[in-house]
Amino acid sequence: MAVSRLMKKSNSYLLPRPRLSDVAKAAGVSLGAASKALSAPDAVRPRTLHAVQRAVESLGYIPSGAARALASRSTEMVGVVLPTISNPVYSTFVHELQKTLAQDGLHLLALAHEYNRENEVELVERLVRRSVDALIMIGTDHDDRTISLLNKIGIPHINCWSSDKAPKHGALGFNNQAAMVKIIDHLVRLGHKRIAMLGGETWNNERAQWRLRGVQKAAAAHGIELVKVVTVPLTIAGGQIGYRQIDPVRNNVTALVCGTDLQAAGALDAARTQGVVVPDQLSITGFDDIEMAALLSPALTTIHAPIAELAIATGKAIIGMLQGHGVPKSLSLPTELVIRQSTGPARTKSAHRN
Amino acid sequence: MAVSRLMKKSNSYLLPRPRLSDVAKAAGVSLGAASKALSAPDAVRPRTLHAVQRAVESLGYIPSGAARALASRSTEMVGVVLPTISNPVYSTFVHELQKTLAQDGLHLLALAHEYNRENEVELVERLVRRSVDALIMIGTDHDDRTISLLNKIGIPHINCWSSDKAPKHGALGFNNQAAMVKIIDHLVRLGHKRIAMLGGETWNNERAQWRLRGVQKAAAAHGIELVKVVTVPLTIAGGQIGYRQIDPVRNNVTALVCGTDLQAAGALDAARTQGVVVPDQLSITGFDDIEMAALLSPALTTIHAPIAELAIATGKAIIGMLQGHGVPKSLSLPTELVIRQSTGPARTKSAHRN
DNA sequence: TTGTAAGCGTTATCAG
DNA sequence: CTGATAACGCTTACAA
Repeated sequence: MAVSRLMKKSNSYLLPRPRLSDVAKAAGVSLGAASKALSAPDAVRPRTLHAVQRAVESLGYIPSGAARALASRSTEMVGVVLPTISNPVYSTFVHELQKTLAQDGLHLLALAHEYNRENEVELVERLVRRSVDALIMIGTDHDDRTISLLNKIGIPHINCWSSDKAPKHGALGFNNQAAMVKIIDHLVRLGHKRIAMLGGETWNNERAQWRLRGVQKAAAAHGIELVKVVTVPLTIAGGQIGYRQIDPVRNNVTALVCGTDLQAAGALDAARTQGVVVPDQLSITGFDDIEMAALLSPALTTIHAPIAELAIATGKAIIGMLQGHGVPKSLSLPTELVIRQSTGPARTKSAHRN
Repeated sequence: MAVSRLMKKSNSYLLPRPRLSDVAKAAGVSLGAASKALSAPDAVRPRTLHAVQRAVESLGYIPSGAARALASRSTEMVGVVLPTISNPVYSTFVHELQKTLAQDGLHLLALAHEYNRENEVELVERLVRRSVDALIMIGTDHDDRTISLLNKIGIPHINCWSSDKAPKHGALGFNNQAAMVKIIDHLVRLGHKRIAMLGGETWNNERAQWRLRGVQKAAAAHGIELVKVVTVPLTIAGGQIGYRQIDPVRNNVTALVCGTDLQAAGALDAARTQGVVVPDQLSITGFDDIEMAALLSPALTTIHAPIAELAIATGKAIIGMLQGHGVPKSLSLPTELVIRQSTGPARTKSAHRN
């Protein structure tokens, strides 16, 4: 018999953690009864319930998630693989998602692939290893290995963010292309014809792809060809670099469309550094409408992406799937053009020095 | 005997996930050998190793984290309970921490208590339930229930952020009070005498406490009494609200010291809204030096908190504890005053309307 | 309702 | 180095 569970580790002072069987013993009931008392309080006699509760109390019993997970094959954890947590747009998403899932007792395990496809494949596999109950991924473009793994395992999963050309089911997001069309229309309305795009890497990132496509398509619709398109990291630093690559003044660009607010913030900073006045000399637009966008000066004209709503919808969809509701219908949330101070009328040619 | 593991769920198409025993069978070795081949490849014959690897490959075997956790009593997860993930200072921390832990195959489970003490108690318990291998908490001020739980369970844990009056071991951070002294000294050097503080709730938050204390102490050292101290949420909105409460113009305040960059950003915005020119009419300072601080205009004078270094040090400390190195000695990382454009000479009395 | 006992899929122990 | 076999701590039929 198990004479002593003591001092297994060198932690000689530590008493072993009480197990459910200890609780059962202390309460004078069976293991099964104790288990039920905790998971389904209504399914046991009040007397049993109280005895168990008292025992839990006095022993300071804390269930073992690992054992529970193994036996019940549910970890009550959902995983999310996202590009990065450094972009406020994703930390907002995580924040809201976490709140939504918590309402159903679910924890969120967030992993960032930092825009690296191999990483994403690896992280999804790690989450599967971890036996997360469900999985959330950003974007609709994933590696075949990931797709087939998910299908093989049969784990509920949802794709978030883009609704551009998304499948009928399991994708929640917004239309990136349509949003960018709003931006271009706005700029054209202001008289801009010399427009450049500062966007993110499109390989393996359909959000960036659709945003670029939206810009190109809308520009073409107005008979405009983009002066330049540069691809830089989706960060503030990326925006700064991209600005220099585009060199709006030399290239007579009057409007700079950025792929994200972060890039726009970087571009704005680079413009200021070079003494270029926004929006008088150059209009700059962002995408996402992170909190910071409104605080920059000039405040950023941008697309408001419905991140909080998306997170909540995603959380609910996941909860639904976990309850056996099947893959939800895809959903496209509305975006909105937010006009602030970083865009203005195109400067007239005469105002252009050089 | 186990005739069929098929179709347990209604997912009739799904084959059951292969177990390690399946791998062992396919490889023609014992369960134990297969286990060892995966966890200690060097401890088995190459022949065995290859057979196992091939079987893993062909079956698409993915280990069950739950089972592994139960048997090995290690989840390879570390938990962190932090105030919120909405403040970039914490998302940066999480980001770096995650990277550091990932190097040792550890995953991070981050939970936010949103500055609520009860939540913190609850979240720590949840992480213990989850059997995280180690725990990280922000700050040094925690509920007794949390402390005693942690001690009872004997789980490795570390307190991050403050090194003000921290215990000799297990606390990594920086000195909040000393940092604020630098701010006040800077302002006094600029001739400011009418200083107000816009800080965070100090109850249950020793960072805010020490920051306030630093301001008060340094001011007193210069023979100055704070014009006003307001307590508001540690957010942009909090800064906006606090600004109005302080009403610098009416109260003839020339310098506004904020508890965080986020608050400072809000204050800056409120000042602009009211037509108050920073720093000509009013100096504003932040704390943290989040990326955004340098992009605001005027760019924020602030304290650079060594968040990335802190995260890395924390990660390494955790890894060390998990390797049995014991509780690390407490560490105080240096902060730095970053002077930008939001602070300037105190305006002379004559310049003060009213 | 409650008790019994059979898993859950690994790791760990200990002979061979 | 390998192979049985016993944990790991809980859930969950199934029987009582």
